[in-house]
Amino acid sequence: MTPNKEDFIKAIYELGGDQNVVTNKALVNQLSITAASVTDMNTRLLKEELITHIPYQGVKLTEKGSLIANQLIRKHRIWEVFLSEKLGYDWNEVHADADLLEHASSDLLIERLNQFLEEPTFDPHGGVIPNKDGTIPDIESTPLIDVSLGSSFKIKEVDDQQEFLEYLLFKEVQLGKEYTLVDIEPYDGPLTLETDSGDRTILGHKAAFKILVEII
Amino acid sequence: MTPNKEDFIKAIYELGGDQNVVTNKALVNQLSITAASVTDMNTRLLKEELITHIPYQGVKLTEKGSLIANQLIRKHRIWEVFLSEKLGYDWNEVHADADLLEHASSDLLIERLNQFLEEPTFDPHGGVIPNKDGTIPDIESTPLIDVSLGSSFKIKEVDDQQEFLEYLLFKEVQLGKEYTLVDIEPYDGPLTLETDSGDRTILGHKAAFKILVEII
DNA sequence: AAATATTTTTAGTTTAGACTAAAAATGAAA
DNA sequence: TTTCATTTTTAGTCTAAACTAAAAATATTT
Repeated sequence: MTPNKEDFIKAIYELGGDQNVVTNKALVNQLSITAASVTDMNTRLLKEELITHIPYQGVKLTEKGSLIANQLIRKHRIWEVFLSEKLGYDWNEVHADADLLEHASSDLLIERLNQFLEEPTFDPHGGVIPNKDGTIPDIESTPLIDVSLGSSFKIKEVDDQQEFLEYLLFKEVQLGKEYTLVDIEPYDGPLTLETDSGDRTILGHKAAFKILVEII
Repeated sequence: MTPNKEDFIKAIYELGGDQNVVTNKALVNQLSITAASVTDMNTRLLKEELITHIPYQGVKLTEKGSLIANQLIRKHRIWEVFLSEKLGYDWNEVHADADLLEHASSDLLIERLNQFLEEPTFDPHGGVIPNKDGTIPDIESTPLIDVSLGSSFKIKEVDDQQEFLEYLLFKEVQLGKEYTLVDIEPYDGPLTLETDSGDRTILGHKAAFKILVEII
């Protein structure tokens, strides 16, 4: 495995999990490489049986590929916890450095780091850390978009893209914070959240897909 | 810069510092690559003005190359401190993982890590950590081979090659430990060290080059 | 000084990972 | 259903970093 192959596998996982077929187009956007480069990498990974490929349709991870993706995500998220808790990074800063470190981490290192951090379950934006064997602890949470009007909930996990995290920082939406959904405008309009103390936050429709909550 | 170029620069520094010309042969041994590959890399680094090259003689670091080498060593040694102090690595285990991590560390990361470790001066085998600007704090220490019979001294730094460290672990030679040199055999024979409590340790002639001490 | 050995360089090949440009396949619109 | 647009693939090129084999330069021995 090389860092590039690892990133490619991870991109497939991020776009399609271990079930769905991912198109070349989607990978072109995700990785900022050309369509021809995607086809190239597909043939390489196919040879190693990390993906299956349906010509002109897309690719899907094999069991083997999915395991590698989960172990990478494990490394990534454990590093995120370290950067955030020990080195004082903000949650929108951790991503870039974790992306570098995940490719330079032996299994020994990750296990010792995990011990040092006292075996965390979540990373700084609420993503669950896969187990050593590649399985994923299951956590019940609901996309904010599916919450019904009037329900109360707690923020559990948010999408970890740089600019989205900056937006949430600005909106003061934080993990663990509790709100009640007091308004949803029709036609994909904004959602209005209210805290106990009466503070209101208005979020766009698309943001509500990127936030997972626990109903309380 | 790529990891390979970085390793090459570091190898030149380790073999010749920032003064001496290093032969292709020496780099072949150090990096376990062929002579042709060394010539290849030389021409690449020459183009970037990181080295100077005298055909059929060898290469030497430029100012620019030397700075890069020192910053790499800084990264390497700061990681070694982390692995040793925080993750419980033995001093013979730190090298491999530090070698990977040093190429995946942003400047920001290293500075925060340095803070977290409370700005250490030495790494786990006594190597001094270069400053952020590439300068090296000067520490007075003497190779054990230059110590005169009957003198007392403290162990300050040891060579950081895996098998040498394992040898010292076996011999119970540790940083900070104090000895008196009670015997040197002629014709490159062994040295006999004695502690306050009368325990004696016998070391080979070559080992005495790889150990730096402070006379007390 | 000539012969031999060692080291360095040159020339040509390989692989991973990117690219461009053009061809083939698929999907959407007239 | 034919045309147009999009997506995917193929074919060929490029760079970094390695390799082998052979040629050139330097060092060592006889």
